[in-house]
Amino acid sequence: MDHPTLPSAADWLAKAGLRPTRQRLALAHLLIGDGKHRHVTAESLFEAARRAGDPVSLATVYNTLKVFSEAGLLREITVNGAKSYFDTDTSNHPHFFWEETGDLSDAPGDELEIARLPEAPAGAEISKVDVVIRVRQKAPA
Amino acid sequence: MDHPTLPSAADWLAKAGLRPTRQRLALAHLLIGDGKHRHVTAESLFEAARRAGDPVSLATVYNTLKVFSEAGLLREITVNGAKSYFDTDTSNHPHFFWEETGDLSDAPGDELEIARLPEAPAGAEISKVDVVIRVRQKAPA
DNA sequence: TTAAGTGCAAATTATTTGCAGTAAG
DNA sequence: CTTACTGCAAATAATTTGCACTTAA
Repeated sequence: MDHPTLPSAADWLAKAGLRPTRQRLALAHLLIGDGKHRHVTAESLFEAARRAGDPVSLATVYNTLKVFSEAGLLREITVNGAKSYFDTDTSNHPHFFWEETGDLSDAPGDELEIARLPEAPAGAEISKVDVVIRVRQKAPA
Repeated sequence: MDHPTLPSAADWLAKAGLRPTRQRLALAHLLIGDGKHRHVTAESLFEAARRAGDPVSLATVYNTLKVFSEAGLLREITVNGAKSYFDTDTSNHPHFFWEETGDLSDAPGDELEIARLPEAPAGAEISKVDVVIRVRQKAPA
């Protein structure tokens, strides 16, 4: 069923040196199984696992997403005061945040061009730059 | 004590059409009293009010900050999963977020230059663009 | 065997809300 | 007067944690 050119969930974990437990393999498969990037929250991934018939506790989903992010497999994006999204695309790219629905989607990364960036203050270094473009439904005339 | 060229807390509320209650005046004064921009959280402003001897409940601080933001007097910035910051500088400018301490500070706005921005998807419009530059202490060699 | 991973339920943190009382227009 | 604002305490939402059990190495 897996396409040979796609990295398997096991490979994905292995390259980060993470133990391939049943739960992690299941979540990893849901995240990268089809090779397409996606944005999940702990809650949405928990739901997806439930629908797929993989029993995983919500706490483990939270822990696993954090572990994946720390290992560089995912990128955490915090948009709203409350929710964290995790993006399987770890490259530096901007996001659209839909104010009405709370959804997050990729913005075409090649259409953002930052000509100059402020320098990090002395003794500090830039870890990453988050660009969130908040959009809303255009009001009907 | 107030410098005549600084807008008073009362003026500041008036221009947004907000009722000048004792609590709002006190919080407004703490926010813009000296004409300098600042970043506060509900908790930090609550503490500042307490220290200044202005009795205000935490719930009112939360509500007031939200009202001020909706009225365009403040700009809300959500950085981490948990906390919201409110900035008295409502212009579009980037921020430094200190990963170790959770502090937020202004980054010089004139050193950020966005050459191109992705267009909003059809039917949508850009409400604002948040640029957060995450910085951390440089590791000592 | 043994340190890491998991699941549950309870704990935490940031924020919101219901509702009775208080004050601004 | 009358509607908005305030304060408290309880409610909520997202996330984390303590601890006994399970599993990968």
